[in-house]
Amino acid sequence: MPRLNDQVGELLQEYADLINITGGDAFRARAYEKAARAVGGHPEDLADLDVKGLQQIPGVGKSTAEKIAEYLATGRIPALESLRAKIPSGVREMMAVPSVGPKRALALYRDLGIASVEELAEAIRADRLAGVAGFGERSGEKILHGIELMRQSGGRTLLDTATELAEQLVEALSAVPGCTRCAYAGSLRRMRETVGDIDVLATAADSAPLMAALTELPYVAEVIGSGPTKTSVLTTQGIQVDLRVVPEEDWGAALVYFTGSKAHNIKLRTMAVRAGLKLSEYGLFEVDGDARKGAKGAQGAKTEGTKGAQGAKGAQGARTEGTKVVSATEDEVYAALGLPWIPPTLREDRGEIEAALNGELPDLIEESDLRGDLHTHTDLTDGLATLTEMIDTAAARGYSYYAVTDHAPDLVMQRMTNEKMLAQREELRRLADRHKKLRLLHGTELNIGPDGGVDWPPEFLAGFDVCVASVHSHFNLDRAAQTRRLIRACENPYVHIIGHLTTRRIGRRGPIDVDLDAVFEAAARTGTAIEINSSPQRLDLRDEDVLRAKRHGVRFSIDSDAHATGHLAYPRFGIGTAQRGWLTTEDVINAWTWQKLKRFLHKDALQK
DNA sequence: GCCGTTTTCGGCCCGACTGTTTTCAGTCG
Repeated sequence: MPRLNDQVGELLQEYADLINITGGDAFRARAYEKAARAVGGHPEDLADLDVKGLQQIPGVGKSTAEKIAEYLATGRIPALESLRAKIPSGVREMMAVPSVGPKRALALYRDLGIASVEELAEAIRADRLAGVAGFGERSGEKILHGIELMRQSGGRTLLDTATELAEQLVEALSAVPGCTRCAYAGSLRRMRETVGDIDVLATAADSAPLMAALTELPYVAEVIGSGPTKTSVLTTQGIQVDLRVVPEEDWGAALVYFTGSKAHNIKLRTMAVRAGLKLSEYGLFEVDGDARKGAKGAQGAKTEGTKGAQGAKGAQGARTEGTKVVSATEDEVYAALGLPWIPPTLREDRGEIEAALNGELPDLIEESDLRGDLHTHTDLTDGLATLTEMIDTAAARGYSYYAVTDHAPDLVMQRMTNEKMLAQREELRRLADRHKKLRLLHGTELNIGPDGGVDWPPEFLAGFDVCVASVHSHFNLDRAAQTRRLIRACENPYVHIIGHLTTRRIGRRGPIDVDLDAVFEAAARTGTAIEINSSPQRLDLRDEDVLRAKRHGVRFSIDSDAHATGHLAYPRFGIGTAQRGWLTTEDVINAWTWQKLKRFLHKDALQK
């Protein structure tokens, strides 16, 4: 079960979608979309708020607050239900198909009775779209193609795949003659756990050679669209890449714009408008009275005069309107709005702009701050590399401490025994002098049983330098049992770190049903760290849960969970999640000196 | 529907690309 705030957020988003589909007021729909985002990201539990309290959430007014209160009281929102009665859920689902939005979804339903993605595909194959207004010859083909893609890729790409591709693209495009700057932007630069597409930004006086170079790359399978400022392609892996080329002097404004997020940009633009400015990907402009009216008119609906304004505002006009204030660097753009530069990982409109205004941006942890890795495996269990190979690779990363934490015997398939574990410990101690600067820790990854117990009795556990404890089975316990087992694991004096808390595998397995706040409370109370598992398939905890855990006073351990030497580089991705959760070095135990970490690992002594 | 150091009414972020439209709506980010 998702947390209540997310549930309500999803319902409000559904309501907004249904308003859009039924042709309701677009601004009203947008108001509900905004409220949905605000509610989903609100730190306080909605259940604790009354109508007055709900209205304190930015973007939630009287009407939305009453709907939420009604849902909390009765579990129903009658206004939403009456819209649901008019529009089958499959119609809303069709909006997920590329090039199908609310208008086309409605037209397809109203004119042809199509009420699901499956029916849509069938109708196109049967050539039934021809008569519907707005659908020409190519529309069906394009929609069908979109449906196929959706099914193939499941939508989103993992962070490591996307990062690798983006770095290749930047390298290739940077080498094109005339390219003066090139970098990736978008959700990848913000280090979201998955990305829908890859945005690459470049500067050049002439965009044509860059556009051509992109379309000719060997791993580009298909050109979706191409113009003077933007080209979109699909790679052989099915990942969409958008390349934008802007003049060098507009680099900063364009980088802000294409890095996003959408919500962050909207807030920046609103700040700009209040200051009599206009922010676009071409820069921050001063706007005189007339031009401002024109810009607003072009936005609006069907009033007289707006057509003229829009007509006069051709593709050229939009770029030259007003006097440019700044746009060369991100620093300049933020500074002109009265803000310090904001790290991309914070740009989600989760309070970073307010924090920036107050000079309270966190000093985010960086990859170079990590002094060690506290969750790794060897070929003694399911790892691929030997103890010495793992240690040598860790030493090359410049760590000052490193823990080997192979699986414990309750994970039966790993065939662990006391003897094997003790033999590994002896070997590890023998290797202590192999790298003078690297302190080796002998640990284990325990299994949290369904009742919260772990492998081995206390006297054996006391022999380890560090114990990670994780859930590896019984994923389907009910919420109460799941919560109980994790709290009990936190309360174990020999458990220092809870590994991959929710056990999700991105795109493959959902999180277990657990009361995270209760577990965070227990972790903070008992001095147990929660892991940020850096494996791109896991990234567990998620960034928003990291934010919540931090509010409980939880400490974190950013680990690789490496099963091969190459995996020791994973903390790069975990750091992205940590930054998105606003963490500093103070919050992360493996950014601490050994002296400080050593005290933390003596949890059992503190509790005795 | 929300919101207010120009406003309690009248705005609401902004632009590119596509396809079918012959001047622009829809979609997307």
